[in-house]
Amino acid sequence: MIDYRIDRGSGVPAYVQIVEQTERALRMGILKVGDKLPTAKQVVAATAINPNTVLRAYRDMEQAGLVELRRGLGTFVTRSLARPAAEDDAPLRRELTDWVARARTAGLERADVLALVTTALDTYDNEHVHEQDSRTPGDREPNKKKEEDV
Amino acid sequence: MIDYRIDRGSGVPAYVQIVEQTERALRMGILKVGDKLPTAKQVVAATAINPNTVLRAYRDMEQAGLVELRRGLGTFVTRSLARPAAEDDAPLRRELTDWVARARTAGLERADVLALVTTALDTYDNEHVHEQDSRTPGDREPNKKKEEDV
Amino acid sequence: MIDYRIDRGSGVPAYVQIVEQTERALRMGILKVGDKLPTAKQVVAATAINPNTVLRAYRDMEQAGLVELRRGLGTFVTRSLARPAAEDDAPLRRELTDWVARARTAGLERADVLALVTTALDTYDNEHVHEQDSRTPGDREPNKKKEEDV
Amino acid sequence: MIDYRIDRGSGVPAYVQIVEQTERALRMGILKVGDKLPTAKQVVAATAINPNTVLRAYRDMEQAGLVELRRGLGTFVTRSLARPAAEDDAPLRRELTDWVARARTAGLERADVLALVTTALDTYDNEHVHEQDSRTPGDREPNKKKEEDV
DNA sequence: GTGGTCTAGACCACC
DNA sequence: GTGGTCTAGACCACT
Repeated sequence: MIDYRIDRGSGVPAYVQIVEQTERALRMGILKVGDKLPTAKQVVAATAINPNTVLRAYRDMEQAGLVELRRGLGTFVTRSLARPAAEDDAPLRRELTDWVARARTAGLERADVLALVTTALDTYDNEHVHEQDSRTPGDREPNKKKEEDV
Repeated sequence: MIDYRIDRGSGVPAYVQIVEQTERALRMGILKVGDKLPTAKQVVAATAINPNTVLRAYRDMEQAGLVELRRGLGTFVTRSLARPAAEDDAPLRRELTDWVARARTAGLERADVLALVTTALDTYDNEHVHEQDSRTPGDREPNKKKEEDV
Repeated sequence: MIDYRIDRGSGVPAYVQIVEQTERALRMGILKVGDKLPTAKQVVAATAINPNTVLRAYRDMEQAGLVELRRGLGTFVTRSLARPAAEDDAPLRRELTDWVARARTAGLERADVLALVTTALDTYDNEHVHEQDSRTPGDREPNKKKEEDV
Repeated sequence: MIDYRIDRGSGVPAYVQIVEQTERALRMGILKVGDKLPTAKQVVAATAINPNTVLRAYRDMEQAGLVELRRGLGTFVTRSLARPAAEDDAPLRRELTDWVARARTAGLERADVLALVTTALDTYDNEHVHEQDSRTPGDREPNKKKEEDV
């Protein structure tokens, strides 16, 4: 079962953090179609945020077509964002795990790693805007968040 | 000069996005001690956000000891977060650039890449909590974000 | 300015009624792109519902791509649902106005009229499912409500 | 036998939808005094909602004097809402059927049609509030919905 | 002064 | 016992 970690004081709204972490789990294949999210009550017990805040996040994801809220039953994943290339034993993933280990050993903090990756992504995207859209066909979402930048 | 990109609709407050992007530029060495941040007026022209919002971000960074606001002159970087291992021509960075290119070619979206990296970081950190703290001594910052999870 | 009427006791949630009435105004061309919806405060003054309920409705419409919430400014229509055939002086509309007058004169209540129309729509749709989809191209909405039945 | 269609996700409670659809069938003469409603079990099989929800709807209608629940036998219509002017071959109805066909052909969606009708009803009622009450004497119902607006 | 987040708690809808 | 709605009020983000 997914285990939300809310960072109060990051400035990022709690419900946004829940959505982000759920999406991440979907992309990583940790959550699959049909899986049950924790109940609002369980999330409250684990994170000390208000039940309504959890429900707000779940409702947002329902409107985005990611999950379904079934009254009396719980909240269930209805759509996968999993990528084969992101599987546990995919070569790309093994290489990344290795790279991260070396980066951390070299003294880079978590934030440094994320800054490097973001910069690398920006650089790549700037050089390839003309070639392909970053979006896989069929992956259209309403009000999709735009990407940020350095 | 750093070029802020505000993603309205991401749910993340605009001033937080400015701080995040500035920090990232500091870590990447794009901004160095003594460099001047864009004026509020310039940011407003580029992003269509309100001057007060920019000033709020700059004030937060001043409190964090990253920049200094000099009335009538502008806002200047007072502290570096640069990492040698993150330099432009560092082997780690070259490897990452290469990996990102292959990941994108393999069909991974930007969000997939970030999800993978976050997961890899979480995994690494969970396995090394006992060995070392991720924080370089003396690198303490106010408002430091805690880490999240998958 | 659109004037919401909330029917407490209809069993239909207040925020749903706001969304429905706004959509109706969009379809009728009463609201156009760029128009400002009443502020939450104004709606509260007129309907005696809670500001958060209004904001919930506005947020839902934002996610549906119908309006945009601009902090400090208000809520603005971003998409039209207007149909030329529904214009004030369109023949179809004149005929309907006339028909409604005769129906009411014949003793039919409002609910009778709505029941008749719903039934006529159902009958028509059942006979034409194969010919065309009821949806105008480009009018795609996420989580579009399914239609009901007698 | 009436065939309920529940639109989960419309925001309208399931039991309200059952009541609405039953009332509509009564007005259209599809259900007559003495007719038997489907058993809760049948409705459950057709709609995948919970038996208690169906019973809640039937109980509401019993309180409204529309039906009678006879233990062990079923639920039976006890009151008609039929209107002569709404009969299958009434001129008004034929005209409406024709109008709906033309409206749909002209590109109007189901929701457009309902918006037009609602608006026409509102307009008519606003112009005739002084002349007559829309309610036929003796047609008083508990839980009667109040009318809305554009 | 606008909308936005979050809390807290009551009550309802559904299983 | 699950999610859903609504209220009330505090505080924040933004113009």
